[in-house]
Amino acid sequence: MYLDPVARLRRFNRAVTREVGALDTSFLGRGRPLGMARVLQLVQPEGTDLARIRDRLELDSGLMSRFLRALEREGLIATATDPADRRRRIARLTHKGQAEMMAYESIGHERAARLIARAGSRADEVVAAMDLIATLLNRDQLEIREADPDSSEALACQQAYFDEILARVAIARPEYFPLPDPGADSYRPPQGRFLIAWSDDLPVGCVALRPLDDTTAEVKRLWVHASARGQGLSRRLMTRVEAEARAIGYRQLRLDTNSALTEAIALYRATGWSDIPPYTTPPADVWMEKPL
Amino acid sequence: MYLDPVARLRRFNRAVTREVGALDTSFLGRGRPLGMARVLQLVQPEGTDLARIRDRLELDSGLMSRFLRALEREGLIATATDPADRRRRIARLTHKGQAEMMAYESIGHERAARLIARAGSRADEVVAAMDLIATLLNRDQLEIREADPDSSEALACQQAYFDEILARVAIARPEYFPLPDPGADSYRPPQGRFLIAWSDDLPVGCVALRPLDDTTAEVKRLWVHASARGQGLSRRLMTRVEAEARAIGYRQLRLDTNSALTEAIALYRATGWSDIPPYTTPPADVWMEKPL
DNA sequence: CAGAATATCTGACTATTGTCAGACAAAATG
DNA sequence: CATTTTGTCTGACAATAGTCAGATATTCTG
Repeated sequence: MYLDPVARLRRFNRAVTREVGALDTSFLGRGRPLGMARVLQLVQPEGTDLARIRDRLELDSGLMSRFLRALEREGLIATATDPADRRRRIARLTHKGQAEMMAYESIGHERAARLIARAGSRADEVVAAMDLIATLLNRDQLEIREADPDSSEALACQQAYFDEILARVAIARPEYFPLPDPGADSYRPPQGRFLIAWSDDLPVGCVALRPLDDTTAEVKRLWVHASARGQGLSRRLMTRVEAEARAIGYRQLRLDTNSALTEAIALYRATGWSDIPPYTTPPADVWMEKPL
Repeated sequence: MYLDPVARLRRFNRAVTREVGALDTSFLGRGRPLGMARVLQLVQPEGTDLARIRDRLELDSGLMSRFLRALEREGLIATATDPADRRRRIARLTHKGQAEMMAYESIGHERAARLIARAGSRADEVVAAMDLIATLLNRDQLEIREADPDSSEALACQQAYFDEILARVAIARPEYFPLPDPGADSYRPPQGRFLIAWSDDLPVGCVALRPLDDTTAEVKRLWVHASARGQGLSRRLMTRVEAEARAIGYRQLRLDTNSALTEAIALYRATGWSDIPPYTTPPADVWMEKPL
């Protein structure tokens, strides 16, 4: 198409600016200036580090401080010093603040639902497109954190992993893959791990580690969301899980996989894994090991 | 995935707000407040109606007026009363203003290029995702306008049309489809038409009309950009081209197409077209007619 | 043509956002 | 343990954005 990609990004920007502007003004509809509303939206009920909020909004510390005082005066948030580092402060939502947030949520929710409804039969495609763009824009903020293997996010990641496997590997008996995973307990500390990669509040990748014996652990459930592929996230997840394994004290890692998952296997080979004899049953048909 | 579409749209919004904000501040980099920069960007060299700018920016008339005067003092724009309605005023860019606009353009251009480069191997996919979203958001602003069949936009639309046909229809000899189209002259007024559907500055669809005899015209080149499908644009284009044909004075329309293009054929059948005997050669294998 | 409506402008304010220098306390560093 | 760095807060300003009530000229409407 004659219109170059840059021109198209700028068209995208124009379209989205209008939409975002409309959303902003609807927040103003709750009688609070935008700056304050934005801060409020980043304060979690359990408490959020102030520096984190400032970072994300790129706010001046003075301005931020005033917003917080104002929100405090309104009784929406409460602040306390972080016991771990008493220079830092943590803000958390009060009950009243949570109610206010719900009101904001429902304003945004309604608008968002309308927009998605407008996409009609292509709604899925539109949501996937938004995921792709948001993941790209958030790329620098991507964070890998430990998670409870039974949390809804972890289960969702594993479900996505299974769906992916089923789509790509011809499996005689899909019931090989139950969920929740019966071995999930072994993904817990101290001997196991379940790591999730977050892009904002969307889980875009995971990997699990479970003990085989005192010196050997197994890597399981390496998965990356479609929107985050091609950006080195698998590698980051593997690097991280290997570091965790080393820290726990394992001496080597193993994994089993299927030959249909070519990119994953290429990654393993490129990062020091080597083939070993079978140690599990189908649908696995590739087995690998890596010394730590 | 456990995160519902609405939550994902909001994540998208957060990501994009930051990006748009960054773009805004880069405009500030030229030492002009955002409001003024935004007004300046909407002033066209040939002149733009003030009300139009105010509408798009949803600005208070007082504020707007002050921005204009400041821009005038800087020598970037000049205003004059509209001869057609002397209450209205028209602002146009001076030479200095055009230079300034170019500087803004290049700032935006550079940022945009960097962002797309970041997408790496998935750049095409990201651009397609942006097209999809922008087209959805701009849907209400979609405009069908007549175009010169030799303009670069018209040629691009036709190229896209051929690419689409080649991808979907098994054609023995692709050289059946030359570009520029040898019959292009017949798409010109007074007897022919070439219509383009615009979403902002991206052509997202086209259709052509050419004379067969005094009372019969042929519809050609019906094409809709991937980002705009599923939203009834083909129907709008057909309705419009039929109206044009009626206005020119034709009594019936014809078209040829290929049976692989099922959606198009379904649309024709649903809107009063009926099958007729062949009047052209392969790759066409469906021929239709509609009385006006 | 009188009165209503429209488009812009001006002046007087208010609200919001951004900036900067310094104060203070708590880590971090050597 | 002195020094530096970090995170937050306050005060004093300044810039930017938004609001509102007329003023004025023009066009529209009946």
